[in-house]
Amino acid sequence: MIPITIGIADDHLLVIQGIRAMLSKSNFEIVFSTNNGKGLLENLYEIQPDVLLLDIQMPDMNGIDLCREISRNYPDVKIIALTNMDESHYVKQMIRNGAHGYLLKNTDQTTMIEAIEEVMMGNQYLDRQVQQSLMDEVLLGKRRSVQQVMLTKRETEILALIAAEYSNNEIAEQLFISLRTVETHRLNISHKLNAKNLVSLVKEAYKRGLI
Amino acid sequence: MIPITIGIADDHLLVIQGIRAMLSKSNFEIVFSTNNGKGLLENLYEIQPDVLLLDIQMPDMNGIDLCREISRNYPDVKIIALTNMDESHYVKQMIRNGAHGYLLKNTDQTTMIEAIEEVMMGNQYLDRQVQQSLMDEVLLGKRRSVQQVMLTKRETEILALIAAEYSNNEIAEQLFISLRTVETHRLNISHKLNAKNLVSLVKEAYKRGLI
DNA sequence: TGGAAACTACGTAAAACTACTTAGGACCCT
DNA sequence: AGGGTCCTAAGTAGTTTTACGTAGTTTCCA
Repeated sequence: MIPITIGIADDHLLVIQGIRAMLSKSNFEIVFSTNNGKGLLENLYEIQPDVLLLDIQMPDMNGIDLCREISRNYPDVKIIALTNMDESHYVKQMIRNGAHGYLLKNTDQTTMIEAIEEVMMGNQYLDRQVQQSLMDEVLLGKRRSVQQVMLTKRETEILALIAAEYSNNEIAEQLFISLRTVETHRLNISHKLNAKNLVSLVKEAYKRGLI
Repeated sequence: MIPITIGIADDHLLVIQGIRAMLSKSNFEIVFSTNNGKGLLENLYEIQPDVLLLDIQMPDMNGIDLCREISRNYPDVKIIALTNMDESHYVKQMIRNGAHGYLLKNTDQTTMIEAIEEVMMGNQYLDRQVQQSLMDEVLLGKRRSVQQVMLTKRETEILALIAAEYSNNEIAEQLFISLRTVETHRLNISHKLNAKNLVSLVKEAYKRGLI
């Protein structure tokens, strides 16, 4: 039986070892593993595995962009995202950018093997927990994913300034607009993002890379 | 040769597998592994390994407190902290609370084995990168502002709740203390951290892994 | 066992932010 | 030309947070 070839990209050696251990007893062949985005691209250039297990958070490159680039250049490689983040936001992003599967890092052997086999058959595989949070979002109308809410240019600008620790007053000075305007923008942002308070805003800013 | 017994506590199965894989070829016997603090305490009650590899961030318990408790109750167990956080702040905390070693999760096999052997000989073992940042801090007098400032347990707790989007009032309810007390703590935190506003606090919370 | 640190709490006043509404002018797209 | 969105701004009235000071009790540990 021809083995399924696997590539691994994760910045933690321990995790790589863990994956190797999990996959060692089955019909898989790990053809490369790397701990950074650059190395991944180099490896992919040499050899394209059937399945790529891709950590979203690597030091040198953004996993989401990486995913898009890889699925564009090597459309036959099935990408399974591997991450701690179960927010639907990331899931959607990854799927839209060509990932075929989405696993969390606390996954077990059975799940991982199942995921690999599913994507090899051309199906999509999402971690159970991730599926659940997507469902919740749809059914319960939980806050729809962050990125879908579009902030205007001005709003983004103001959110960035808020996150940069400026007060409304300081922002007004800096942008040469009135305090009231800043307040209006801020309120609009809060409503759009369904933010309870300033803390939510800061977290949002993190997610949007404004910090 | 009598094997060195090892206990593992980490919330990611993949990491546990990774450690098992790394240690499998040597004279080590893994006597238990668990993915939460409660399970760890139960396991420890049954059997005390020579070395405990302890993840600082587990869902149900704070690794630093856990470390203190374990080193108090089982002084013969050598604890090696295992984490992503290389900030000197954590390192000091862990060492003060009885850890004998401090490894980062991107460690390799050689390092891990070396660390285990060192602590078994009664020595302290710090990851090279961690050592470096401690050195930098001392030698270059890196900004003490952020990491060196110690928050008390209560303050840390409150900072975490702030970062979890609770208002002062909600925090008061949750901790069964008065609003005024929360305000006092909060003010103290802000002063300690030299924080201009809530945003600084949230950022601090990020740095300290409270989010 | 004595002292330091931590946790608790209140008073008062000012500053900052939130909520909801309305509205004019600018700009873009069809 | 009309409709939509965006940016601007203000009114009015609240709530929440900050600032600074004081101080009693508990906990820890040297």
